[in-house]
Amino acid sequence: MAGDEGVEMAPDRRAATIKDVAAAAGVGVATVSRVLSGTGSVSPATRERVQAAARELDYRPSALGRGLKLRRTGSLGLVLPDVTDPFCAEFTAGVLDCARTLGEHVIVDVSHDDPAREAEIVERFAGQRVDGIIAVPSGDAAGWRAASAVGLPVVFAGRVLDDLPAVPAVLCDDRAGVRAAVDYLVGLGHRRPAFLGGPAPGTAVEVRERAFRDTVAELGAVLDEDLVVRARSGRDSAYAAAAGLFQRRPDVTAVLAAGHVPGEAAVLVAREFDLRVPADVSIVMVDDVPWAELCDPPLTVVSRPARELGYRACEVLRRRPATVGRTPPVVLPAELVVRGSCSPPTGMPGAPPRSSRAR
Amino acid sequence: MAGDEGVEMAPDRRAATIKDVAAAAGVGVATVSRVLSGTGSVSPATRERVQAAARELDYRPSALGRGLKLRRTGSLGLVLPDVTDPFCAEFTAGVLDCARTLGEHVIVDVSHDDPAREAEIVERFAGQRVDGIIAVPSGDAAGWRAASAVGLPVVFAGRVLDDLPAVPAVLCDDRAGVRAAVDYLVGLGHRRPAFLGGPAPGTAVEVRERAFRDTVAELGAVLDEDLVVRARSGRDSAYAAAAGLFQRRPDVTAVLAAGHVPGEAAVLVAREFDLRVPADVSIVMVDDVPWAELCDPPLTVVSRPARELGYRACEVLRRRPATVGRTPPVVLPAELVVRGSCSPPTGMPGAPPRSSRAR
DNA sequence: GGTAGGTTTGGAAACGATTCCAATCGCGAT
DNA sequence: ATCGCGATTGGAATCGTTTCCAAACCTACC
Repeated sequence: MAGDEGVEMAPDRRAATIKDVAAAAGVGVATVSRVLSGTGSVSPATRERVQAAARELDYRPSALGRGLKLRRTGSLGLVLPDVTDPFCAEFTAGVLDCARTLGEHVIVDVSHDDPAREAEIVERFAGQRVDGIIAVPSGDAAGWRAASAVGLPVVFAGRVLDDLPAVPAVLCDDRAGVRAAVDYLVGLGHRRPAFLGGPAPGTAVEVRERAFRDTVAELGAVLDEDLVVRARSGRDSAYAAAAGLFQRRPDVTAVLAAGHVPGEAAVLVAREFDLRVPADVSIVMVDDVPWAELCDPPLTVVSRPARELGYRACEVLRRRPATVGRTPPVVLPAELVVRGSCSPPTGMPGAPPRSSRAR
Repeated sequence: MAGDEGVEMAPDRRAATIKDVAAAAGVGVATVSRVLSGTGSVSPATRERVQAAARELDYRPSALGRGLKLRRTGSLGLVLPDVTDPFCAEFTAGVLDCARTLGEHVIVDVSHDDPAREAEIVERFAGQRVDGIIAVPSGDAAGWRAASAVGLPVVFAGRVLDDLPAVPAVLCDDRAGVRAAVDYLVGLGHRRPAFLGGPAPGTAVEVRERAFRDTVAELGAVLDEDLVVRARSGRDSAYAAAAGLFQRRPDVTAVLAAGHVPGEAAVLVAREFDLRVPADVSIVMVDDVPWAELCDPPLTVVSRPARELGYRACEVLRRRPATVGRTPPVVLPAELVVRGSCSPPTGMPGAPPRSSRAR
């Protein structure tokens, strides 16, 4: 047995409690608590003895006992449509960053955009007595009633639920982002831009579609209903929608993809149809993802500050107790990142030959 | 105030406790507990009354009280180098999937590959009394001592720590994956394959480098020390390493990138140097990521079953209590996914013209 | 009608922390 | 010598569960 010491050293012995430390130091539990939490006054000699005992016993206060008494757990819940989605992952990183500075843990769970599942998660979080919930919501308002029962602070991110206007939110100015993209496309000379909607964790798709329609109208370009298509959810659906669009209307010169899933579909389908980007068709995608820069040509995108969104959501959650009544949502800007996937339509002056590309 | 009901409905009223339910139903707390947990025998009439009272009061058992008594929290900790990394994200999804079936929550935190930070996280998890920890470890063994103090089950994934051989692990057969890739490259006729090492969450980089060296030697190809380069960490370092390689040795015909970060660097640098893939240089990358398929040409990769790795890690954690002594690691296969980024070197028979590509 | 045996039931003791409150201890001032 | 006051200290209550254990109750059988 000697020499076989690893992480499994002592799987049986129970962890030391505050009582053990008190006994070892020859003081009362109250004193130990005072020393370890730094509150109240303790004589230097006693403090030293307690600290030594705690170190000796490898004492680690139980968050359970502490949480029970203090009525707060020091943990918060994060509800996401999908951890695997780059936007959500980046968002999570932001939440984690901020939570760390606050000394909170983060319990993560995924809803897969299913309201029932989201409700179940909220229910579980409530049972766990998390100090608050941050969510990229998918669901109907009903699922969030559970949060109110325990008076749980909630912050929504990316999207809001229309039936719950009172919930504080951290949003991205998607409207402005889409507007900039359409503006750019129309400015290049595309009179009939197409819109490829689809699953987009982190925003209501309708917002983008509406922004698209409004901007196209405003700029005096033509809004061709045949050119705005929507995919349900999933890669395949987006691919099918894109394929349908390109097949039905071989004359499209520019498409705005409402998320990275439809964006990916657009790139793939364009290649499938042997359309050159941007010579034959220009593509702009909402959401910056690592591969956008690796594409050939690199994709022009509308970038959302996902990480910052997460950080801010967490900050709002902390400050929430102070604010009464409804807080105006925090809105962060989206940015148009011009790379190489757009050019004037064929036949227009300035259309570049195939080889030219940004970067 | 009327009509202003949202999630913030009752921020003040304290959540109902088991005592409230007992009082409302006119029974003792023990009976309520029995009804709600389904254990013991209760008369149908009583059961009904208790359930009604619980529903009425919107009672939700506190995980704190329950955890304290039961000495288990129903939550497990997940330590990752980086949530943002596609491998880690996919791995997390697998853990979440499995945890859900087990009814456990997952507390996530990121180490950024910093042993000190990792140790701190483990320390915090131990304080939280998680039921177990799953980790893609970065650190030295010292950080994991804390886990032993509370007899915390730990499962390592992707990598193992040499000093802690007793910790159960779920691994991917990286060696075989790299071997397959080198085999493929050499089979195509590349006599001097290059190796581009770099940060690769989820594996020890040395494993891949060693596997590369061994395989090259075995196959009778030539191992040119000048062609194996390593990057520290971060995109920039990988980019610099790749640029250095291509600049120093314009004669490279094939490179194996040891992860998606060096892989990205290789693609970018190749484009920068106006090298055509695969005509001028063939590229294989370890780790499949969404953009690999979107590249032009689509990248040939060694794919690791990240999601399954996560699922299995979680399973192993649950089963751990049963097993005594050291468990042999679970090893999952890596798979070579041939796409369009490799071809015989120029001048070899069968080298395809520029336009040909897979899919 | 009494009792054995089973089913329901509720009180109370943990679980591990924090914190109020009263008690003890010095010690200088009256 | 006694009082008062501030600094230390520890006991005990509390947080919300689960579960042991004993009491109460019911039924059926002798």
